[in-house]
Amino acid sequence: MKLPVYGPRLRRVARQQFGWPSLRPGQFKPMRAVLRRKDALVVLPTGAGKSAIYQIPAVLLPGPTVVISPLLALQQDQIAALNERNDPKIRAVRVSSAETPHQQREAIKEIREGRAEFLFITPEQLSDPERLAEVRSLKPGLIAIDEAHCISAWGHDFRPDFLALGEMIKEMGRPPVLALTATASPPVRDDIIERLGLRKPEIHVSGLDRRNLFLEVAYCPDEDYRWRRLTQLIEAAPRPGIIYVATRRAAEELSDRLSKSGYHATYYHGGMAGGMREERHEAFSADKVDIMVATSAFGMGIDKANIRWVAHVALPDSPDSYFQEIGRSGRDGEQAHAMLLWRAEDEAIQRFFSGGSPDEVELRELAAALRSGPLTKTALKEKTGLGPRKLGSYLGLLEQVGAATAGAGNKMTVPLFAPLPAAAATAAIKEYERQQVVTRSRTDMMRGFAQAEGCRSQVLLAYFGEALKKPCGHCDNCANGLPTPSAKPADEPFAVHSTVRHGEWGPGTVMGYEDDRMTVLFDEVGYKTLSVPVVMANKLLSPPTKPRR
DNA sequence: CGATATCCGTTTAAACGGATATCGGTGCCTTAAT
Repeated sequence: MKLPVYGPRLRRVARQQFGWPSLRPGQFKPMRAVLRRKDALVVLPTGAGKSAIYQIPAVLLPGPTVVISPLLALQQDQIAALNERNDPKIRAVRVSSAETPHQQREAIKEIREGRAEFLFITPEQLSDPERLAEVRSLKPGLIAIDEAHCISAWGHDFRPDFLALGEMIKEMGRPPVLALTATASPPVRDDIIERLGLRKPEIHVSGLDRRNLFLEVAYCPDEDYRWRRLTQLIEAAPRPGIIYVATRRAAEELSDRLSKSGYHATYYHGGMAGGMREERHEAFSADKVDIMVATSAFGMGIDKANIRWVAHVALPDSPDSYFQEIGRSGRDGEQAHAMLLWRAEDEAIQRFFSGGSPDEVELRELAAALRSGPLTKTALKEKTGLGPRKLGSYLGLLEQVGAATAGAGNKMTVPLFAPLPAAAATAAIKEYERQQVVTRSRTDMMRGFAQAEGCRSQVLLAYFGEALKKPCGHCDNCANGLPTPSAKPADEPFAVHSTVRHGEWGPGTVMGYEDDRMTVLFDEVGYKTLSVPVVMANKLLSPPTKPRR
């Protein structure tokens, strides 16, 4: 049997349409999956050429490609890059709130008439049934989900339309789906696969161990000490760099203080006017600013190769965020420095952000309202008086406990055998609390990383479900000499990725081992770090069953 | 949860503590008024 050979075709398109002389490592396999009309999930660091993975196969596949991407600014950059080549085969158009109705119609028309290949769009646009039908009628041959971790990170509360992407994909005729992201721990990967309804996806993960990135952590008892450590870093490290802080106010104040101390710093956060954000982003990209002090708003879409350091003057909410943020440095392969300057007090703000709890009465009323037949979100909003954000998060919860489902035309309805409103509300609250426990366990893991005495890369990679056999040699602990590792590496009684059961915490998945400790992700209580000798002595975990993934 | 702002009552009157209130991230989108 002769398999089709994809390499030459992919390389030809890369050269002719995009002007890229060759493919980069990590690109070929997922591209081949797409050409074979398989679903795929690709985890690849920013700047390693993620976009090309959908762009090149798109040219070879019949039908247009729908690119679902979370940020308009990000879309803008990608569209500009594609259209720069002035080639109708790779022309991109967009439908969003930034286009007038006329422009939107024109964009759809261009795709329909084959004058453009890529349609960029947000989940919010697609949540309009008419818009969805319109996109379906274009008969897309491929759907690419950019920054797919947003489904997990934002879908559950902040931007609930991300959770409906699976339904929307079905409505668009269910072409092959390619999900792309720079970071995804195993539970996030599972969430993406489940939410998008990927079918036997090929999973390609690469580039987790960043060898040119030196990881350092300093515990700071007070703000004075933190300031001193920060300025030491700035003095020692070449420019440019990014400082992440937890609040908008902190961003402004710190940038101010740095400027007054003679550094060339500016700030960036989500509360600034759009024009100003763009301006500062561009100034930083063009090396006109040395130091950017920012909240997490300064993130996706930073496509700059020479960032020499990233400092956290805060404790990130999770290793996922931390890894994503430090991953923006040293993309040119040259030395870069990641410095975490944390205080125990930093955790308070994360607890606040993960806080709040749903109202049982409101949930019950919503569950009851759903029973009066399929309703659009707008109708539900009128009926219950709930704000859009609350409504979205409540619907998500009710969906997860089987008390709501998205039906035809994206209308919400009640599935067969749904629990009664009162039971649904109780179950939804329980589900919410479970999610919150998992969210907080991520912050616990972040603190665990900060307090680790062993190799930091081993701790971080274990969180992402990858085993690093030897200490990395590029973190502070490795550089200072590790505490004598327990004679020989402890036994690994349970295989990584196997399922175990704990008497109190229930089922979980073994994520990895560092030294004589192991990390387990429990379905109900989130991440826990356990001592292997204690586990063995007390038989805390029952033997593995079949491996999950 | 914790940092900061504001208020209040005290006490050799211009500040000082303590109590209390407020606020905190990420971005689509829409619509009304310039």
